[in-house]
Amino acid sequence: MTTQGPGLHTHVLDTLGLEIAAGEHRPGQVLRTDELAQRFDVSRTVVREVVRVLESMHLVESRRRVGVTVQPTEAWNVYDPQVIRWRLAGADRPRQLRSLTVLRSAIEPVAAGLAARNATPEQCAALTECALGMVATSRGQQLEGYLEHDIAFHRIVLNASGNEMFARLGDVVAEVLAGRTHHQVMFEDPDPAAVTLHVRLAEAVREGDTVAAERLTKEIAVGALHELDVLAP
Amino acid sequence: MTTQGPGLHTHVLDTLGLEIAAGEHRPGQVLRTDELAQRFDVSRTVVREVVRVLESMHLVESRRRVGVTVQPTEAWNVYDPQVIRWRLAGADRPRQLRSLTVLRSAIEPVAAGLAARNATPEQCAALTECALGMVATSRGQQLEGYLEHDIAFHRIVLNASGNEMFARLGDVVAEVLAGRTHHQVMFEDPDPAAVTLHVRLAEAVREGDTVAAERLTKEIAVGALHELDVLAP
DNA sequence: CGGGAAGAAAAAGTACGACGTTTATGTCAC
DNA sequence: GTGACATAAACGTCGTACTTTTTCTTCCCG
Repeated sequence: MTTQGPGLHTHVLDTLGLEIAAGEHRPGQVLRTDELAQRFDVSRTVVREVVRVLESMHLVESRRRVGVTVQPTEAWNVYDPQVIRWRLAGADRPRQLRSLTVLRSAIEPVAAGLAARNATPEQCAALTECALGMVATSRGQQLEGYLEHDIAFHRIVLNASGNEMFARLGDVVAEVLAGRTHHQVMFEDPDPAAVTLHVRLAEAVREGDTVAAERLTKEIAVGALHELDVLAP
Repeated sequence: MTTQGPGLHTHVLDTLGLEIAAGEHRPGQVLRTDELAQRFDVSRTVVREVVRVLESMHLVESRRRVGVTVQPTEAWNVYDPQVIRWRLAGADRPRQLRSLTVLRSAIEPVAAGLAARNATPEQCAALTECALGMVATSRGQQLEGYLEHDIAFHRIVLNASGNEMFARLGDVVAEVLAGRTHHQVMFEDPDPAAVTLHVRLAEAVREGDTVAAERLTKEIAVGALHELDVLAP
């Protein structure tokens, strides 16, 4: 899922970001603007704009007389959805997927607890609908449909929490779920236990049962982590 | 704490970012590159690079024939440390501080639990040292020294968790703690209970007691949230 | 009177070339 | 060997000209 929109800038940015995230340029390695301009057959102007963006993500640092230096992983803005997408597309997808899933396991239970307290009737209805959609698509090779409902479900919970930081994690969760579905066993139907947990979570939120919502979400997260342990190195 | 490094780009970026984060430009409002260039007395090149960076943070969107449109808050990359800094410097610091503190309360307990399992002896030592430093500076108007140790303490815990996403939240926590110290009652010594909790947390991590570490961190977070409720609207 | 097509205009996107500025590095004298 | 100085390599900034896309306007035809 590379952000493709016509435009030289977008193309160069995406290509370079992908390469750096994939580790094709070692930290400390220097790239020269002129060389990049030549390589992509674009003007230095375009390259400079790309470098500035990459720099704002701390993927590179540009210094005079030395060039554009690739930064070590620890410096990267790992919460930037763009960076996450690049990394998930690259070599260390498994590590990345695990990190993000642990993050989810920390945040989503708390978010669900808050959602049980704050969710509007509309959000509760949408949640139930998503849960039903998950049930409906949980058998018979409808993984794409299931994924869609799963993403929507978690997004609603995060939004309903009422906390902006949680809400904005919806994109990250979407990336994780999509990555999990698309790059692991596609031939198995989702875990029935997980489906049940989602249905019960929707109920708990509707009834305003914060502790149940938190506990159920924790169970979902544990299941997701376990799934990773089983299916990934 | 505006990121000042000589350089036109930095100056323009920081000024514009600050203004947008502060809501001085309503969502939907359009800025024209030429006008910005005139206003800051820089070339269009510089403005364009700034706009590209702002665009990567989803603070604005640039479209042909229409201009640079300010995006609504929901679109912003609220995890970008730069954006966080801008917002904390602006008008809705209280709301922002609360959001971030809730985020902390979700993540840090889990991170502390992991840290109890994974921390190296060096990290344990550093943690204890920070806790002692907090004790030493907890009385007698040494708020700056206390803050320093507090930040270092939490940073170590997050790093020791072994999870990259948690570790990279150290900067956010640092901003929150600094913001809290610098923009609320500066004339009071820190809560003695919090100091004790940090000392006991350092012990728990050293002894590998994951559940104690998690529980103690939760208590610290609850205290921080309560402090916000008392001192902020 | 309405609608659609052609045209004009506005603003960003791209390119290029020139010059300024910083700074790593090598050299020369002592 | 050490320090000052010169050099050059790379980014930083600028101005201008041209391209492309999008939107507004106008005008003609049904």
